[in-house]
Amino acid sequence: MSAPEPDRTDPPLLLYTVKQLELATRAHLDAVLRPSGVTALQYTALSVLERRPTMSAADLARASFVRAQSASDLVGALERRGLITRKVDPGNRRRMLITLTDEGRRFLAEYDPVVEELEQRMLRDLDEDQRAGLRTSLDACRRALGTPNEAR
Amino acid sequence: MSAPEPDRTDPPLLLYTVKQLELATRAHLDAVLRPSGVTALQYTALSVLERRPTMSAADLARASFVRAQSASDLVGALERRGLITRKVDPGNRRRMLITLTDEGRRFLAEYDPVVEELEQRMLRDLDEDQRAGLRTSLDACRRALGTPNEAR
DNA sequence: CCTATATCAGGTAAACTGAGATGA
DNA sequence: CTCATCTCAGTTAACCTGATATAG
Repeated sequence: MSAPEPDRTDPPLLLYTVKQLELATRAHLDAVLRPSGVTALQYTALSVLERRPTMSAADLARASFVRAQSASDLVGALERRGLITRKVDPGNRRRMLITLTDEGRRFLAEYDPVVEELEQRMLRDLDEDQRAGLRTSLDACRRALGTPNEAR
Repeated sequence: MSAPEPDRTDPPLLLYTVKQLELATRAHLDAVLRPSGVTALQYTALSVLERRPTMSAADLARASFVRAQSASDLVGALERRGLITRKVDPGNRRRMLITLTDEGRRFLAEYDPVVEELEQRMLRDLDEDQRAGLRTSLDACRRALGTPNEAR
């Protein structure tokens, strides 16, 4: 055909590089969290809820590019573990507002330092400017792909 | 405690930002690939095989931070679809080398431009320096997390 | 003997579609 | 009536663990 040389040198798509890094972080995060029985996805949802104290499952779905049903499954699992509770939003009775329980907060207090350590390990070889640039670029990519609503 | 103000302004972990972007790209990639019946994961595996023409399922597993069994499932699916074939490595008869079929190459020729378009959309607001920096930083993060072998 | 590779069996988490109830 | 939210049911893809056969 038209590929005489066996090894290709053009760089992979950044799409793929992002996926590779996410796979690596998830493998590590799963390993760290395994003893707790909480999955990497559940942990990230908890940490989102820590930062945004009043969300519904539908909000979480939009923030995560998944359907409401998937978010509902996740929230149900966290509720069964006693890490969150839900109560009807008094201002809009079809919404169920999610809040961390004391146990949820204790869980995050226990695991946040371990995850922070993983974060620092990942960023080990980047200086402050590079870290700031990485954040800026990742956010720009995220915005360019549209708000979650537009995705599907 | 020490968090009097209700809304938190400290930025999320970069670990999480990477995951967010990966979720966004996968949502778009799945949407683009839906008519073909090939999943985003299968597509990325194919594009890896396009760049590295002789790999075994075990190589793919190591490159993807997954177990051999998972890679075997994926490779089996691609083989059943006729996008790849495998034959025993003559130099090491327990390895099965994977090669794209003509149909596999046709598939990539059809979808690569669409995926490239998605890539360019994602990078829309980044200039050349930022793109290069993003690639460098993502690779550095990936390396800092260790080779796939060390992960589990 | 030990390790690497492939594969089979079974299980789980996490997404999906579709349908239905209910409140704004 | 329409739309958003939540939930139930069933399905699928993609991981996992554990066990087994085989080649180096």
